[in-house]
Parts: sequence; C-alpha cells; structure tokens
Amino acid sequence: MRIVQATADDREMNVWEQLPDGRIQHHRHAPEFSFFLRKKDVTEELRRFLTRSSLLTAHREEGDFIRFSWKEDAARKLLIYGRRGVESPLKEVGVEIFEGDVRPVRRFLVDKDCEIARPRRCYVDIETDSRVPFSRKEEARILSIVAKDDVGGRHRFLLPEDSNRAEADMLAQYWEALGAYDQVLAWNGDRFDFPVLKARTEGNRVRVQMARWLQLDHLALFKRMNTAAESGDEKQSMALQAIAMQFLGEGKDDFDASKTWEAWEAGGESRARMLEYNEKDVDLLVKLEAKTGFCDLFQAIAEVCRVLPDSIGLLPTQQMDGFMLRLGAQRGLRFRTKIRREEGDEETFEGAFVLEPKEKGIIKNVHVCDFAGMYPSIMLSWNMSPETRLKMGAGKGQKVAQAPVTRECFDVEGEGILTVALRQLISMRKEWTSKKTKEPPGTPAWKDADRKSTAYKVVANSFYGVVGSQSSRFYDSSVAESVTTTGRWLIQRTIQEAAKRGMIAIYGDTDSLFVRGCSREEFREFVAWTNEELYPKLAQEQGCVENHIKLEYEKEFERLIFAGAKKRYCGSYAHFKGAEATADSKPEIKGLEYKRGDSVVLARRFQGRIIDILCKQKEERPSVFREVVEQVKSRVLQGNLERFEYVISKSVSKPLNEYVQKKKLDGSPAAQPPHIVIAKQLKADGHEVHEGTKIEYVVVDGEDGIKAVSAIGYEGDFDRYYLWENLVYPPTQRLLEGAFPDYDWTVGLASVRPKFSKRGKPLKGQALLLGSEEYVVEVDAFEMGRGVIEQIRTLATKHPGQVRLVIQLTTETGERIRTETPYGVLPNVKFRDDLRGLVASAAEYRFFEEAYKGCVSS
DNA sequence: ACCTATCTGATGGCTG
DNA sequence: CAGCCATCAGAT
Repeated sequence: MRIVQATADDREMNVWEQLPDGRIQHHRHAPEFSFFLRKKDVTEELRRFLTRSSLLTAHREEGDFIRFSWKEDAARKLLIYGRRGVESPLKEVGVEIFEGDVRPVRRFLVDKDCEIARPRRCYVDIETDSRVPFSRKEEARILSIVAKDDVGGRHRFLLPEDSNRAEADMLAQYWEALGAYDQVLAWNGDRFDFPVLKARTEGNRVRVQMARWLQLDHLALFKRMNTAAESGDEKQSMALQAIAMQFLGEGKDDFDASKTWEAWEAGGESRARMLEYNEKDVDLLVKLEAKTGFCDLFQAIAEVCRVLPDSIGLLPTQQMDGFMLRLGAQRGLRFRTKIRREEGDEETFEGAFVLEPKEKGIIKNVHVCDFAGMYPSIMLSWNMSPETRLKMGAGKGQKVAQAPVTRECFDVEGEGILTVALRQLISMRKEWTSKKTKEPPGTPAWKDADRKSTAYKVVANSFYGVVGSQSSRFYDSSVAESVTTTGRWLIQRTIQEAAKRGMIAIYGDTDSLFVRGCSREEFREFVAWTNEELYPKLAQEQGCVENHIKLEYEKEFERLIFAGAKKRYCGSYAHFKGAEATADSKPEIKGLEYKRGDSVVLARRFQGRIIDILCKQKEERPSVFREVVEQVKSRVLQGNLERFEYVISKSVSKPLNEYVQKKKLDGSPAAQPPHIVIAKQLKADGHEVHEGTKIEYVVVDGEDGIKAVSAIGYEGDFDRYYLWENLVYPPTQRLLEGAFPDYDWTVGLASVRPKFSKRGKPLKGQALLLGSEEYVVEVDAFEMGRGVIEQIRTLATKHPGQVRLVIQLTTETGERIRTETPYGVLPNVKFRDDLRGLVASAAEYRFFEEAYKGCVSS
C-alpha cells in the first residue's frame, strides 16, 4: 500500500492511498493508541486490571510482548505518565512500557505493509492585505494565490472584490485546483501561508478537508539541506528573494511587497502587477528545486525512513523513529517510551578530538587522510547499541567489545539493533552507488540512484546524533560518548604510528588528520598499512568481532594557512583523491569569516581577496599583502560604501522574552545583545520576529556612544572606525598573521580611530586652536566621531559662548572648502545627521551636505 | 525537537 | 585605559 498522506485525531484516522493507476483512495480508520508490555511483566492481576477498562479496545500477544490498544490517548497517557498527584499505576508496580508515545499515524505506517508514495507536488505563494501587521496575519484578507508545479501546471487566483464572499469563492477555487496535488510547498509556509490559508478557509466557512495535503515548508527544507554553502553570502539572508539571487542569479522584482493592499485597491494594471509578483515568487520555488533537487532528496529520505514528506518529516528524530520502529517491529523488538524531560536535568558527554594546529606560516605539501564514515563504522565494529551495552560490565566468559576510553562493554554475541540498521543502510547505499555507476551520468535513472545513495548516507550519519539527543527515543549518552571517544582514540593511535615513521601530524579534527613530512607514495603506503594491519589489530584487541574502520587518503594541500586557531584555515590542493589540481581549482576554506553569514560583506570580500592571493596567486611577499590592506583600509575609512557592504546580520535563536536579562553590580539592567535590542523594537512595530529571523543592523557612532540601529530603511551614517577595527580588519589580520607570523600586522592598521591627546595637543590631521577670547576647534569632517564631539562639548561647557567650529573639506576636484560656525549650545550632535545643529543657516547646511558628498579625503 | 568542539564579538567587572 | 577574565550568544 502506497501512502500519500495520513492524519489522526482522537476520534479518527484518515489515510490517503495512492492506487497503482495513480488515483487516490481515502480510508477512514479508528486511531490506535497502544503500548507494549513485556509478557513476563504482565501478571494475571495486571492483565485483569488492564482488561477491565472499557477504554481498552484490544490486547494481543506479539512475540515477547503484549500490545494493549486504547480508544483514546488520554487513557493511555494516564497509565503511562499518571496524573498530577497520582503516580502511573504501571510505574508503581515497576513495569516498563514500550512505545507508549507512538502516535496512531506512525503506528499505522510501522505496522502495516506501507510504502511512502511519491506525492504530486506543487508550490504555492499568497499575497495578503499589507495593512494588517504580521502578528495578526490570520485577519488579513488574501488578495491573490498562485500555485504551480514542476511540469508547467499553473493556477492563479485574484480577489475580484473586497468581500468575504469573494474571498470564500477564491479559496474554494484554489482548493479545487489543489485536488490535482498531494504535497504543497511554500517559503516560510509553516509560519505564514499555511496558517493564513487555514484561518481564512475556516473563517469563511469554505468546506474542504485540508488535512488531505502534505505541507512542507520550503524554507525549512532549504535550511536543512543547504549544508555545503560556498560562502557566507548564501547564509546572510533567508528571504526568498535573497536566496534566489544567490542560487538562480535572479534579481528583485520592482514591486513593493509592503504595498499589496494599495496595489490591489488601485485595480487594473496595478492589481495585475501584484499577481505577476505573486507568480514570480512561485516560479522561484520551482526553479530553486530544479537547481538544488533538495525536495527530491528529501523524498528519498522519507521513503527510506517511512516518514511522510512534510515539515515534521524533516526532523532527524522522526526519521530515525520511522526507520527503527519498523525494523524493530519486523524483529519482534520494541523500544522504550520517550520520556518527558524536565528542564535543567540535561546531561553532557564528551565529544570529538581536535588537534591544535602545530605549525605557522604558509605550510607546504600537507597530506590529509580521514576515516570513512567514522561514527557509523565505530558503532558497527563495536556492535554499539542501547540494548547491547552491558550496564553491569562483562560477565564471566561473555564475549564483549570494549570501548577503549569509556570502558563500556558491548555484547558481541548477537547483533545490536542499531548495528542491524546501520548495516542495512550502508549496504543499501552501496547498492545504489553501484546502480548509479551503471547509468549514464545526468540521466533520470542516474539522478534517482544518486539521490537514493545520498539518502542512505544521510540517514546512517544522523543516527549517532539522534542517539546523543536527549529528546530522542534512542538516547543513550554512554553509547554516544563511547562513539566519540573511540574516535579520539583511533585518531591518537594513528598520530602515534605516523610519528614512528617520521611523519608529523600538524592538525586533525574529529575524523581527519593533516600530515607533513612524507611523500605521496609514503603516505599512501602508511594509509594502506593502517587499514591492513593497525585497525584490524586494534579492533581485535578490544574484542570487536568485525572491523569496519577505514582510513582514506583524501587529498594533499599544496599550501595551507591556519588563521591562528583550530577549525579555521584555507589552502589550495595539490590533488584531490588523486586528481591533480588545476589553476582554477577552488581553494578550500573552513571556518573563516568568508564562510559566515554573520560577518559583514566587506569582511568577507576582503578576506576572500587575501585568500585568493595566498592560495591561487601563491604570493609570498608580505609587502604585496600590505598594499592590498592599505587600499581596503582607505576605502573603508573614506570611500563611498554601499549599505549592503556594512550591514550586520544575526539570527534570533529563541523567543525574545527568553533572553537573560542580566543585572549590573549597581542593580541596573545590563545591555542585551545589539540584535536582540533591535529585534524587540521591530516586533513592537509590528514586524515579523521569531526564532530564526535574521536581524540586519548597522553600527553608528552616536553622540551617546556606539550603538546599533536597524538596517531597515536606514540611510544615515555609520561608524567607519568601528567597522574597520572590529569587523573588517581582524578576520584578515588573523589570516595574515597565520601566513606571515613574523610581520607586524598591527601597527598602523589595527587601531585607526583618532584620539585627542589629553594635554590638548592635536593629533595629526587635526588642529585644536585655543584663542584667548574665543576657542576654535578645527577638525576633519570624517573625524567627527564621538571623541571629537565630546571634546568640543567639554570645551563648550567650560567656556560658554566662546567656542567656534571650523570645518574644512576637500572635494573630489581638490577644492578646499572651509567655514567657521559658532558652536553655541550643542544639541546632540552628529556630523551628518545633526549638521543643522552645527551651522548657522539652512543655506550653510545645504552647502555642507553637498560638500560632504563630494569628499574623497579630509 | 541530531551531537560536541571551537571560535569570535558584545558586554561587564576587575586591576594596575 | 589597556589587559584580562567571565558570560552569553551565534555560527561553523
């Protein structure tokens, strides 16, 4: 039976089956709320107690277990968890309950002979009344809806008049059209399109069973799948327009999305343009899938794990649940009930090993090896699984594999269920990989095999993480820690063996090792030796029955540069898996700001340029880099910069009220992170702010200090010194210090904000003239930062009415402009915004505005 | 509502 | 005010 969709509530379960001829058949079932008890735990008394209940619908023996099924979830919950003040009667007698939290749909998919069908997919976007704030989105009238599919199907709906009747008609037509599909994708759909469509449909009493469609949030899908981003540019914004720009190179539509109501109300051309805009967004979704294939890959994962391909199915815990519950059921094994974890009793366990980078400078000829599928291979070799772990240690004569660091013992007489699962996944992956090689590359059959192979790999690799997750049914920190620490041990043993042969491990992270001091041939031989002799011996010594540990010679760096820390480096290849690098091979970049979406564009581009000169041009003279740094420095401090180059973007990672409000020692509240302060303001102004929202802001040098302001609509000044000293230069400085540790990358570069000398002696480029009757402060326009203004204010306060300000500028044409203005009472002054407060007349103000614009240097 | 290790920046407190 | 440390947060 191929299942397209299934949903359940307390009363009924609805299942939509895809028949072999493609038609959809709807079934209604009673939902099953069940749990399993071990046969040996069920005394006659307990059986009588449970079967006496009128809410019990069935109980039957299944292997070593008895399944009890209940009419309602409430009855099941009461037995499992108890009630406030009432301990669960099963807990009281110490009987363990299995799979007691499994919901009816999962139960059905696991127990029945089901497959996940390939749903007919469509992409949807809606436009709603822009006058309604996001927080009340359900009250916003839907103005238009567009749905499209991958093969040219297109459905457009435009609201003809502003009435409930018209909206209801439009919605009815939309749902009617949607009958041709099973799965709906919308960008940010879980937070906007899906709830709005639901609210408007119900509010207008349009009769349709919305549960019939799989809802998949395209944004959530994209975030999960886009794990191989090239640079931070792809991570800075998750707005559809920004992602489309990155992936499809498509520019922005000139339609103003915040004016949908005005556009609709104007009618005619204008209304049509809104629909065009609506349709274009849907086109982007279609194209994005054509380009990335993320949806197809997710479908393959869903099929492997027997999860429905909707937003819930994206979660790794769901995927492992789907795969393992099915496997267990086939083998008569039942899993424990998920426990409800209180906050605060989180456990931690030790993770991977990272070797401190051992060398500095431009390091040549570094060979890199890594363990193939390290964590799955460890779990397989040691037969690690929650139920093979011997909680009391090994019994006498018992055959066990022992994890070398945790000393945990795993029974190796029979296969653990996790071992069975991993073996299956890995062998299926192999099968599909070999099928792939038999197909001509790029054909649909090849692509299908490729996706299947990737899906099996993704699922196998996610199991370790789920075992380490406290919210998972398979959580076992001892197993998880045995996995990670065995990885540590393997890497360290490998380093030791390399050292014995005169090779130096200069770096390593989790499953990789960077080695210097040998030829390719020697390294190849070393890797082969570890696989033939070292690991089989190590595994055997620990009691493993099988050895799946495998080291691979992955690549050689022709040059490699660390940016002064672990997990941060760049380098160019000599070869990758034996394939010689060419002049246009891309450098490998890890952890650097270049790759981060929360760095400013200026920092990314700057660092990218330096990486290029280091890795592709292979320049080794620090003086050449110094020149580039000076160039960029002048541009940042004095050039014309566009806003996108200096905005900072950071995500909100939890509900705004959960950010800790610390107190300073004097009891006053401490400042919250800048992006959170702005996020709160935005939310108060009706903007959409939730977990995952990216907040874009600019740092400005206000008269009350440096502060962050929202980038939305911001056109004002920004703090160039802050930008250079804190955000732009340090990332590149660290990289250059890594490449040329003996060169001084600080003097004249790191600290650029001008300061006033305390003795009143002016610094270079500034003149502080003190007259006898009158004080004149002469400053450069570009240095009208906080320090200067404070200095002037202090002076003005001491000598009221006696301070005059001299401002001079040099225009692009080299013309010098100079003016004097009485300081008077300085209101909150900031050179550009508050120039009005500095100058005598409006004419003078305009003069400065113009002069400032044309300025190249001061 | 998949893990840990690690880095970096903002902020605040302390010290010389 | 620089230098150091601690804490929180975000990102890889």
